[in-house]
Amino acid sequence: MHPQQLIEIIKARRDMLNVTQEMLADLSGVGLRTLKQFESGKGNPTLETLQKLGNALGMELTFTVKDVTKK
Amino acid sequence: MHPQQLIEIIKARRDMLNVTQEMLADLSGVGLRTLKQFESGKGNPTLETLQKLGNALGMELTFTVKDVTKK
DNA sequence: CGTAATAGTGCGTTAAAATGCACTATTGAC
DNA sequence: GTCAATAGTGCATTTTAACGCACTATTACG
Repeated sequence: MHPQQLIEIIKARRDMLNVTQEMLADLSGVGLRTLKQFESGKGNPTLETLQKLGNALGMELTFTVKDVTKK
Repeated sequence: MHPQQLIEIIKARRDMLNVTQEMLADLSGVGLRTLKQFESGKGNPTLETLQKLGNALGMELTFTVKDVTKK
């Protein structure tokens, strides 16, 4: 998953839940400025930030071995 | 996936591939100090760091909606 | 035991993430 | 078009990730 995909997934999830950046910032405990920066593609968030956002959005970060059987 | 699990998964993968911290640092482009810090549970790595490690280990970071059907 | 390889830590520096505030840009409803 | 809600940006500050170096701790093997 490339960084840009990650952003799109999070934005899509946020939109689906009808949550604004401001609401998500409050819910997740991530600063609004940080969230704005991240969603606009400027950021390199820390694991902690990603997990906070995940918690608020009902999403989960996973780290798995790449499937090399599919091409 | 909690931070500690993430660490364990990465260490396990590294051990399975018989790669030392030093080798992984070189292969991934992540500083050795950074990797040591992370694996010893002291860190809060950035997305970029995690992706570098993932690339070197043949692993992938994903962000998905939590499955709430399972308990 | 010694010793070699590997992992973890203390200390310091540099670069950048996280943050708030104020502002501008965009979008959508009317 | 106006106006309101939301998103994005510029600037500054504080915190901390990333990093190297040197050291200590641990582990494995003879």
